[in-house]
Amino acid sequence: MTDKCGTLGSVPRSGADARRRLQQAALELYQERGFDRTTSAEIAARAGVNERTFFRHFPDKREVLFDGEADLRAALMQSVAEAPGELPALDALLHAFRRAAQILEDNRAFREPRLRIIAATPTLRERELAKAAMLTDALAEALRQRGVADRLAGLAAATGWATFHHAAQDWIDDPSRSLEKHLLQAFDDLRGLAS
Amino acid sequence: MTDKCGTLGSVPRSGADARRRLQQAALELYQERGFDRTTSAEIAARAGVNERTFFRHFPDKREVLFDGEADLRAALMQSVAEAPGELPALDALLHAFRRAAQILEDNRAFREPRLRIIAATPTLRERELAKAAMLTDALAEALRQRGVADRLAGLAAATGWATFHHAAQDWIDDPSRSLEKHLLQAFDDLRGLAS
DNA sequence: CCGCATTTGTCAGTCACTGGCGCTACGGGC
DNA sequence: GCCCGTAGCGCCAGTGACTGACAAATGCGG
Repeated sequence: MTDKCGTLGSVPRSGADARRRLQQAALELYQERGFDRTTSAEIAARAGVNERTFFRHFPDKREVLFDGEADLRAALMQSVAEAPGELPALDALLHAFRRAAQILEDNRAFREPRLRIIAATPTLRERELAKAAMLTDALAEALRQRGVADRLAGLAAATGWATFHHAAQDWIDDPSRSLEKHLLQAFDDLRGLAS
Repeated sequence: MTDKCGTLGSVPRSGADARRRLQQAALELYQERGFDRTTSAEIAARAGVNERTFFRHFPDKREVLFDGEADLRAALMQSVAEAPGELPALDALLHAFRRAAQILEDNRAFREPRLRIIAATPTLRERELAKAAMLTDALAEALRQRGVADRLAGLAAATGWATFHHAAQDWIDDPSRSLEKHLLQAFDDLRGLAS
């Protein structure tokens, strides 16, 4: 019934490949019709697989857009761990965020359509916030492993992430300056606020 | 077919009353069976109304638990506006949070079961994060109306809220000290981090 | 060539949520 | 007392996200 081999010929059905096609199809459809006007069946159809397969690769419709987040988290945690030994908490975070900024700037074109879709869809913003919360938890844990006092780690991670996020927002609104510039300014602003 | 007037007799069907019964029923069922093991039909049945009525009062299953949030937001914004004139941004926020802390401490028993349910349910945590994001946006706006620089308002609101939330978390873990104590300590910690 | 594991297709089912329609109870104007 | 507009509700039918179970296919080592 489905054009399993009809449209694309004998595609390498390696599993990871279907996953990529599903991500691509979802991204396209979310752009064309908007998130809530595209059904999971449509995504699966464009990817050339069954609807059920979609939910085997992703737990729900939203998660398709949040796939690289685990990598970002890992990179951030590693950067925090590798930060110069006696740097205080916020500086260690800034060190990690500068690395993350590099990554974000490199594949900006790649992430931009995704950001627009998320920004336009409340339910996707919710999911994004949840991912951010998981990320700050991970950052707090990384700070603790650095020796940051248990009580301070969570607070430092939360405020640090808020500052990073704020910088990223500024960068989106004004891409003429680099993310790193925005980041440094945001951390300066933070210290100014708390003085 | 339904026991519309059968079980409870001629209840005052004033609309706002059905809403309260729905909230109560949902809270009970979420406690008894957990959020995802209770259906909207069950909530409606216990409240003595039709399932459709549930969705007339609340846009979705989660929102039942987040009803007072608008009040909290209004109270916070008013407190920020009423804060002594030349207080810097973070201090104005602290002023508002101390008022909010009073409110939270007063109906702690009222909110505690709700917190447990939310903490135990990922999808409810997502919604809570979304509400918090709306709240920080409102705080940023309140700060701007106070004359806080446009660029700083968002950052101050985000870090301030993170600090408040952190204090509230500490308070839940250690209720022997007052929320206000935790709040003051958290803001001290924040200034310590940024020094 | 044969099991064996992984991936997928198919089907049936649950449940959140929506639109539409008709009923009914209530409050105000006459 | 009567009419009428409105608001809240019950009811029904429908869409769409997601799940569990089972069978078919695909590819790989023996």
